[in-house]
Amino acid sequence: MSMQTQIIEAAIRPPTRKPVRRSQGKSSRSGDGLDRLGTPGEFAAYQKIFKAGEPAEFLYKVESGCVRTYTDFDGGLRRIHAFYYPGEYFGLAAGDTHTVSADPVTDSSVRVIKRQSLMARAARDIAVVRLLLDITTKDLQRTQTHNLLLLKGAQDRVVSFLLDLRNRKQNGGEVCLPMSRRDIADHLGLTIETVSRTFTKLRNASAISMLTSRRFVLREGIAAFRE
Amino acid sequence: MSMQTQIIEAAIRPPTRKPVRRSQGKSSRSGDGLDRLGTPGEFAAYQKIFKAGEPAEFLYKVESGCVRTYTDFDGGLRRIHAFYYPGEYFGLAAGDTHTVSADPVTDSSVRVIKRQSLMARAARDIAVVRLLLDITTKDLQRTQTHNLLLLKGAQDRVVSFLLDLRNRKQNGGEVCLPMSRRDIADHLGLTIETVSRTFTKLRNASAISMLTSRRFVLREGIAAFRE
DNA sequence: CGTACCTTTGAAGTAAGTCAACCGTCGTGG
DNA sequence: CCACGACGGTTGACTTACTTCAAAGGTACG
Repeated sequence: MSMQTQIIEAAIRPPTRKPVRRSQGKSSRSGDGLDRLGTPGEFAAYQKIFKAGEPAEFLYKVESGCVRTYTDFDGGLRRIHAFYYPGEYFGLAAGDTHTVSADPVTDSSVRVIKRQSLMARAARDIAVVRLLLDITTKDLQRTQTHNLLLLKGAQDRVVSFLLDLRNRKQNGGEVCLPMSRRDIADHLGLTIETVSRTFTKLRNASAISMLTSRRFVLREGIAAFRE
Repeated sequence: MSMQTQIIEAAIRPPTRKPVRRSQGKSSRSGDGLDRLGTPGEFAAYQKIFKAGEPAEFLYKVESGCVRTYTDFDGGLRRIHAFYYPGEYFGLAAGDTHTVSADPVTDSSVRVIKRQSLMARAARDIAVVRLLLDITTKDLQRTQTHNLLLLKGAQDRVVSFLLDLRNRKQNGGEVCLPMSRRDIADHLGLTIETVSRTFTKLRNASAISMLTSRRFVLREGIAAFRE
């Protein structure tokens, strides 16, 4: 009960900024039918959105920023399952309770949609059913792809990560990493040292340029650097 | 088109036995509501059920045997995403086309259910929606768990694999491996040599008994051998 | 301007991969 | 019936890629 309240408060009453309730224009990006649903909320970096074990009441959609889902282990070990960027959904990959935790790596706007109302909608609109399945399926396919990645070498993992980032965040020629080396390492199953060394190696091989430690330019032919 | 026909033929006309088409009664409340749906079929070991790139027309349910889903790479490399045992569903983890291939590791009975009819059903029965979501979600969670596994040591991977097998196939005290060492290795992201060595190490440590190379007994406390 | 955190770099250690040979089992055919 | 060959599994010696431990830049923020 209090747990639930906590979630709702976190969603409805963001602590960092006023919960500016923007008037919604019409479906801006994809027009997936859920654009006008739910409550917009602001989350500060690293402010928990939900934790593993909590009841899964909501579906979330990133409006701006970047959200990570992860599992904590004893010994301070943390594995990051996925990063979600604007336009992408998360929080549906659970039965009744969340199996992972979620928080943003930068200040983020996140739309919060009640699962209950989604199911009600799904009952009378087959398109919503399809959308829910699509969201889950997409997440599953990403997880499978990630799985394959974890079996490859360090350079392959890092390059694929950068390429994926470029494909999902259309930022022109430049790729900005919203997350730390630790986050990348925890996502790719490497150490921060190996990630750092791999970046250096890629730069020396002219596969990338590093404007700062968080802003890269990917050169043509970088895909060939997947071992 | 011919590809599609090929699938249907594989599904409807099993080569090993007669495709006995049982009359379909109404959905009985016996299990998950899909028990009586679809067409039963028999597949010989390694006979393709579907291949990556083919249109995803069906949902499948294992009745007996064991089915694997996998991705082939150039160079003869193969990664096995999952094994499915009796009572479990597969083939839904796709949009319009399959992203993985599937075939049985032993002769298997598989129930074949048209996705189209499932969606139709879902439109008038919210319980079916929930079931479809549950199937996909369960697959996703297994994939996530598997992901975490791939980041651990070899011994941990092998032990977790055995424990998972015991939990899913209630075979009494004994665990039978329907698949080869290569399949296990391709699933766990190891080499067959490492898998073999790990089994030997576990046997020497009295964590398991090996009746044959395919039939094990897990000792109490084997869970502690996860590093 | 200093402190704290993030990132990079270096040197040494280790787990798993690779290459190669051997063993056991099963099925076939002389 | 035994001999053979094929295949799956086991074991050994060596190599390699990544980790671990350690320390030194960079950068941002009070």
